[in-house]
Amino acid sequence: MGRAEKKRARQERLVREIGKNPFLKDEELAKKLKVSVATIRLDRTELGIREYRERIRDVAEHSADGTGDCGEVLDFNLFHDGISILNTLDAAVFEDSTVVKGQAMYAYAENLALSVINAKSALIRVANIKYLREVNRGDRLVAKYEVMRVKNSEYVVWVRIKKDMSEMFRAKFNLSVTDEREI
Amino acid sequence: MGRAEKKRARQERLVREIGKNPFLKDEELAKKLKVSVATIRLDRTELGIREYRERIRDVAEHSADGTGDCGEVLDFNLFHDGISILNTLDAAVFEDSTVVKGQAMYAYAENLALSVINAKSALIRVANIKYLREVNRGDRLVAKYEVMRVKNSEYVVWVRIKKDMSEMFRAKFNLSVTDEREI
DNA sequence: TGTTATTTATGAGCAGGTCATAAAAACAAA
DNA sequence: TTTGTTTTTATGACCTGCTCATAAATAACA
Repeated sequence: MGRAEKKRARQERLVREIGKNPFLKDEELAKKLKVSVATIRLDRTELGIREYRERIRDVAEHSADGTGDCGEVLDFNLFHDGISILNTLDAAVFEDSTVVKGQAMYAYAENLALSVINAKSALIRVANIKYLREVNRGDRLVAKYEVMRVKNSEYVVWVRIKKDMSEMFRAKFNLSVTDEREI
Repeated sequence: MGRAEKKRARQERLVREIGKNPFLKDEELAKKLKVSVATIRLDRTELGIREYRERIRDVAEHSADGTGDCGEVLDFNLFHDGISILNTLDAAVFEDSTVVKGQAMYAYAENLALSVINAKSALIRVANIKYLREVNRGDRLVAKYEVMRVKNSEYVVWVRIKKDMSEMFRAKFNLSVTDEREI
């Protein structure tokens, strides 16, 4: 292996390792990849990977924040529909695998459904979920969400998530708004 | 207010504030409660509340671990049913409120459903969710889960969650096992 | 008034970094 | 073999958000 390929291979591995376990410190990564801590830091900055503490905070905010992750919003029409790109890099996965848990997909869908009706807080009455295909950590997903019906403060919102044009996940929520966000 | 009551009141408030938002640093807490940072630190150690970074890590680990929270398991019969007590103290809530998010309830239910069929990893095909009543952070919930049907590796599992005898949440999962855990 | 609980301040030390800089090593091409 | 370039490693100053120990200031109460 030439110098450049070695570097590339290592950086790829770095991404995988941190993707698998964001709770690895530079020192631990250095041991794993058998290079110096300085190299790990260099690689991280080249790859735009944040430091240990910030990664941890991201994961925590993700799970605890009030607003909820709606991904990168490409299109959005309040009370109508929207399109988002979801990055599954820090979604919860099953032990020793890269398979994203249903609960992570559900959380995405719920966040999107709430966002499209501008609900800071809403009671979900019913949720019907269909998992069509296995999602893996790192998959780049496109979510389309749409308000299908409104009656009083009762909404029906659909969320459909695709990867490479093929549908992975579908959800239908019946929501009743209790508290609208000022626009 | 005497000296001791003032202290007690402040410490109670401290617990509430951190409970509501674990992402508060001592400096921010000091401003909120209008005391010095030193006092906050003293209060924290007296109350056994861990420091900012450790709190964040706790939240992150909680959300990122592969196993999933199944609460305190009171009764459990593999492939049949079980009963758990769920502590909602660190469930995700809506902004500025104590209302537990649907996604937190869903995650509990999914974890329970997976545990009862001994599935380290499983594909959920369908989930039907009914939210009957609002759950608040701190509510002590009792969850009963039961395998209703099995055919090949296809399971139907029900999860019902109650608080004080009244039903709060109901879920039905259709799961297909892909990887059984050794017993 | 002094005594005592409570609060605040100060300084050293730690983990896990950033950033800038420099030296060393590895390799490719002349 | 020597030179040039990339890649890796090392070093030191600085940062945040703490802990821990110690001391000083403030306030409550008898």
